[in-house]
Amino acid sequence: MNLKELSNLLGLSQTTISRALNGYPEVNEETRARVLKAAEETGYRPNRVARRLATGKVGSLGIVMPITPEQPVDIHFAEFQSGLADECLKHDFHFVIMPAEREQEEQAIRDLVSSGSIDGYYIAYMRERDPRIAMAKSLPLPFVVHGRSMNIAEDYPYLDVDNEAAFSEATEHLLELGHQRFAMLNGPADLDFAQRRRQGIEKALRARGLALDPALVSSTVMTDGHGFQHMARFLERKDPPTAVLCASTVLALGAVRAIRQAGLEVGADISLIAHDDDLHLLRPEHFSTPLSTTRSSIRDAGRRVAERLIAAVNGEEIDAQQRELWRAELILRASTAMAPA
Amino acid sequence: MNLKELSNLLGLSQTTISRALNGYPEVNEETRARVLKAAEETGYRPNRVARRLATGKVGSLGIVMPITPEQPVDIHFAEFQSGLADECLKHDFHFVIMPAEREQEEQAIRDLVSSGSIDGYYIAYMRERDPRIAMAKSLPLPFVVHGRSMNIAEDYPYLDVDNEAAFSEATEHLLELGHQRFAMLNGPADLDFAQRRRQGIEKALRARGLALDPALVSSTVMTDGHGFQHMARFLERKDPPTAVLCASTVLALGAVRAIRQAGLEVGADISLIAHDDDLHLLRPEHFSTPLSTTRSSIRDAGRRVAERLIAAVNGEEIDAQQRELWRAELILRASTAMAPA
DNA sequence: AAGCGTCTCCAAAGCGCTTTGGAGACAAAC
DNA sequence: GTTTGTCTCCAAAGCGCTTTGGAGACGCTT
Repeated sequence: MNLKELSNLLGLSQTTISRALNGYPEVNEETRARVLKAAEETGYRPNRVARRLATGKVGSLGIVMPITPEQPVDIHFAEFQSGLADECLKHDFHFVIMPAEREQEEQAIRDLVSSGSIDGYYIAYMRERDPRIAMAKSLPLPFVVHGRSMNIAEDYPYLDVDNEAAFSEATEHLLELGHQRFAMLNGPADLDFAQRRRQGIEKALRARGLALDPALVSSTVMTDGHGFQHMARFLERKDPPTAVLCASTVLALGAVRAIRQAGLEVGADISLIAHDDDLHLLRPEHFSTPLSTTRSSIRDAGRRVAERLIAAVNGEEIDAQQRELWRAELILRASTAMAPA
Repeated sequence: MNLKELSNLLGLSQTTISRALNGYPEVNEETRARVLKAAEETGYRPNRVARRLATGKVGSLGIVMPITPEQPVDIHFAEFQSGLADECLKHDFHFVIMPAEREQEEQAIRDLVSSGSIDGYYIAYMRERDPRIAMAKSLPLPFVVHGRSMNIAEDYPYLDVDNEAAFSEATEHLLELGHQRFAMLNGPADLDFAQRRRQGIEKALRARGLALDPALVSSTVMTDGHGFQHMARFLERKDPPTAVLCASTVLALGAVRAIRQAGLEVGADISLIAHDDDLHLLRPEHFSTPLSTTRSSIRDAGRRVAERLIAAVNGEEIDAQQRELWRAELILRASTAMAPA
C-alpha cells in the first residue's frame, strides 16, 4: 500500500493525504480524520526511503562496527549499542550498522554517509590524531565522537569519560594502602582511552616519586584470555606487582583467574581495581572477591550520544554542550586491601 | 557529488555513467575507464537510497532488537549479530537495527519492511505458534527464522539447533553417571528453544522411568543473577539436585557462584552441563571447574542466516535448504562426574 | 455586483538513481 | 547509393514521497 493507492482509494490527491498525515494545517479536520482512519485500516506506512529522498531525513543513525579476527564480538560495543537502541526507540529512530575492518573504517564512514541511509552517526575507538575527525567535519552530517583523540587542535563534539582522572584516583587510593609495585592490564596501546588511563596512573605515581615499570604493562585487546595470559606472566617474575589496574572488568576476569591459579588471593595478596563500564554480564560485585572499580556506564554513554545526535538531526544545535566529560566513580570493594608487608 | 554533477563534469549522460559503473556492456571501454577514473577521483558513491527507489534493492538486512527493561543487553543477541556482520561485510551489505519492545515486535517488522530500508530480515526469539511467521510470509521480503515455532503447520525457512536432542543427550550422559535428581535452569518458558530443551530432558528421564520435578525447574531471562538466585533456591531444599542442566553458560555463571557459596564443589558434589552458544566472553573451559557443555556456535548461526538471506535477496532461491537443523556437540569437561553416593 | 480573503485541495516538480526505448554515426553488405 | 546492422550514447520516465505555487469555492465586505 503506497500513497498513490491510498489516494485512489480515498479520491483525494497525494498532496492532501501527505499533509493530513504529517499534521499540516491546510487540510479540513474532517478530511484529516478520514485519511487517518483509512491509513490505519490499510496499514499504510510511508516509505522511509522515498521520504528521505524528498526531505533529506530518514530517522536513522549510523554506526561503524569494527570487525577484527581476534575479537569477534566486543561486549563494550554491544553494551553501548544497547543504550543507543533505548534512546532510538524513544524517538522512533532506528540505526544502521556498517561492519568494517579497521583499515576500512574511514571508507566505511564515507560510504555510510553517501549511502543516504542515515541522518547522523558516531565514531568510536579513537586513536591519537585520529584522521576520522577531520573527515567527519568535512562531511555534511552531524556526528558525535565517543571518546576523544589526543593532539587534535580543532574543536569537535564528543562525549568521553575522564579516564586520566579515574585511573589517577584509583592509583592514589592504592598508594595510600601502601602499594609500591604496580601493574597495568591496559587496552590496545593505540587507543586514546588506553593512553589516558596509563597517563593517569603514571601521573599519580610520579607525584610520589614512583614510576610504572613498562615490563608490568600489557596493552592488548580486552579479552579475558589476554588478562589471564599477561597477569600470569607478571606473577612469574621475581618481583611481582602487589597492585593491578585493569582497563576493563573483562581483563579482570582473566587476571583473577591467573591470580587464583598462582595460589594467591585477590585482596589479601594482590589488590586489583578495574574500570567498570557497567557491563550487564560482568558485575564486579559478583566476582569471587568483589572488585573495586572506577565506574561509568557505557550504556548511559550510548543513550546520551543518541540523544545528542537525534537533537542535532532535528536541528537543535547546542554548541555549548559539544564537549562532555564524565567523571567515573571510584567504588571500593574487597579486591583492594593494605599492601602485604 | 552525485550522478548529475559527475555527468556534467564528464560531459556524458547520467545513463552512460550509470551503465559504465554497473558493468553494462553497451558502453565503450575507453569511456568506461574514463568514468571509473573520475568516480574514483571525486569519491563518487551512488546514493543507496535513490538506488533502492529505482531498483528495489538497497543491500541491507533488517533485524528487530528486543528491548526489555529487565535485560538491557543480551549477549546471545550480540554474538549472533557479530556473525551476521561478518557475512554482511563479505557481500558489501549492512544491516538495520530496529529496537522494539516485545509487544511491538510485529509492528516493528512491518515498519521495517515498509520503510523500504531493507531487502530481507530475520526473526528470532520464537514462541509457540508464533504469529510472526504467518505475518512474515504475507510480507513481500525474504526472511529466515532463527529457531522454530512449535505447532505451526505450514512450512517456513528456518535455522535451528536441535535443542531437544542436545538436552536429551546431556541428560542421558548424566543418567549414566548415576544421577537421579535433576534440576534445570531454563530460559523464558514461552520461548521455543526453552520448551524443546525441557522436552529433551523430560524425554530422556522418562525413558528411565524418571521425571523432572517442576520445583527444580526455573524459567527466566538468562542472566547470571537469575542463575544464582534459582540455583541457591534449589540448594536450600532438603532434597537438592545432584545434576543441573543450564540453558546458557550465562545462567551457569550464576549457578556456579551459588554452588560454591553453598560450600559445594562443581563436579564432585553437583554435576552441571550448560548449553554453550560459544559466547566469546564466557568460555566453559575458563570456569573455575571447566564446564561440560552442549555446544553450537550462535555466531556461526548468524553467519549462516546472513548467507541465506543475501542469497535469497540475490534471487538464488534454494527451497531444498529451507529447513536447517544443526546438531549440538556434547563436550565433557570436569563439571560432570559420578553421582555422589 | 464586483472585489477580496480564507479554506481546501490539487497538479506538477523534484529528490538521485536505473532502465526503457530510441537516435545517431559508422562500417559492412547488397 | 541505399539498406542493414552494430556500437555508443542519450532523453525521459519512473520509483514513492514532500512541497511549491496555484486554483476553485465560498462567504463576506464595499
